[in-house]
Amino acid sequence: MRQSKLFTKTRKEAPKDETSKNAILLTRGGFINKEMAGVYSYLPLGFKVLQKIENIIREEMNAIGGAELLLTTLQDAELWKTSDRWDDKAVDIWLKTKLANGKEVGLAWTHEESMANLMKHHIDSYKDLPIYTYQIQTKFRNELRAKSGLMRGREFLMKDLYSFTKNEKELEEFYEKCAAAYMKIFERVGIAGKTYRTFAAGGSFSKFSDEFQTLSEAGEDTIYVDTKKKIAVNKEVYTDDVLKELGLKKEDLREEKAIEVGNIFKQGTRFSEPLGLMYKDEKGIKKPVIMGAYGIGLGRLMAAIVETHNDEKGIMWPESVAPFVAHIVAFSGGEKEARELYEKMVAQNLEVLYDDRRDLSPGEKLAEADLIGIPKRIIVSEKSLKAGGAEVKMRDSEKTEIVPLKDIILKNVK
RNA sequence: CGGGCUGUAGCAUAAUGGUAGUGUUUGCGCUUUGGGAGCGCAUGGCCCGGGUUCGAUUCCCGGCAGCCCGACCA
Repeated sequence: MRQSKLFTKTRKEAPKDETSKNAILLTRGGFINKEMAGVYSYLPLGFKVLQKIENIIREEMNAIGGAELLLTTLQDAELWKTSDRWDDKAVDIWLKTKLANGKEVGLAWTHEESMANLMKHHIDSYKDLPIYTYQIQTKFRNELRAKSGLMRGREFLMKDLYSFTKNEKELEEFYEKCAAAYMKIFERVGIAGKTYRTFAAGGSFSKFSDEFQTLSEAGEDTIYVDTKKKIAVNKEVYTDDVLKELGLKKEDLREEKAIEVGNIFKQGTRFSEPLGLMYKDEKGIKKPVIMGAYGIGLGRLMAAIVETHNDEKGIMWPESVAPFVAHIVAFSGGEKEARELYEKMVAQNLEVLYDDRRDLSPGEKLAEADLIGIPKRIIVSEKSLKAGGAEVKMRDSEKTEIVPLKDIILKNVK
């Protein structure tokens, strides 16, 4: 993409209504726009990052047998009354409204009920199970207090997968498979080193749920980390009894702030029973389906990546989620060669941002490039050409290297 | 939902009971091209409603919005 066609503008100053690093940097770089508290639009750069994250999640969910679908945002109040999750006392984050005929509807904040209800049409026998369905869809939560930029919003994209299994053993197997897939996702987006599987409060069905917590001062959660065992315990369940049960020792644990980037839950029959989601076993006996739920907030994950990948100049995207893999910056005397390089790289299907803008000082282009944070910067200028090619620098390094133009293409084609 | 703070131009800010200054952005001209360049000109603003006052952007009340702390957060 030519930067002259990128309509978004960068800002030198942090917006006064943001204090979180993720919101400040993403706003300054032109990735997002705040519409109101806790509600953000994604601009072209931010949308590209979001799509990268989305595709990584999709690949890993497909790899463990997930079937992608898309449920509706509008939810029928009657359905949620059957599981006792419509009443304001039970759930205080519903955004509710009414149809023209007076029928009560809500904007979905999760999808257990509608997913389980849907499955009643498709699950009859043990032969139909297991099933793993997932979607990447917008959720609405009327948070009393939205905060921390993309970390706690009122409208956000979520990947939610639901497992439908015959028994606890089958659930357990998938649960662990999904936990492994989650770590793979966090590995691929560049935060695995700081992300811990964390014991957290469970529901009626299991004592614990598992959260995936990324260490960051910006995090809302407090966890206790055993860095050797690569495991953590959420403060909400941090008791002597629990530590004993998990075989952890207080002296091995360090208190840390962390961002909850994922959460997996065993739900058992909490929803299948009230909704009547049953299957017949080998003997023809009706049994409730065993369920599990597995969520990742995409915006929050993006925020976690930014919170853990930045410096005083801006964002430092991991290549896997960067809006572009390379940023060609043309200075005077290098315009023609920069354009040719850009065209060749695009012909090789490389995602490149090309700063073709004239009338901008080199300093301004460089400052913007650092703020946007594309991993590889390629400067083509009179000076670099004289030195033998383009000046290549990685965003997270101070080292620069002069590389002949033809080698740049070879090096980048995988 | 309880408590606190804050609303001034596209953005960031200053001052002020007598209608507002700076930086940046934007437009034009000249100049300039390796770290948000320089000079000049121009454009552009007091959240909304009520009260006090001769006069309110300023003080008071209410609303709305935003941020922070807490509570909440399958």
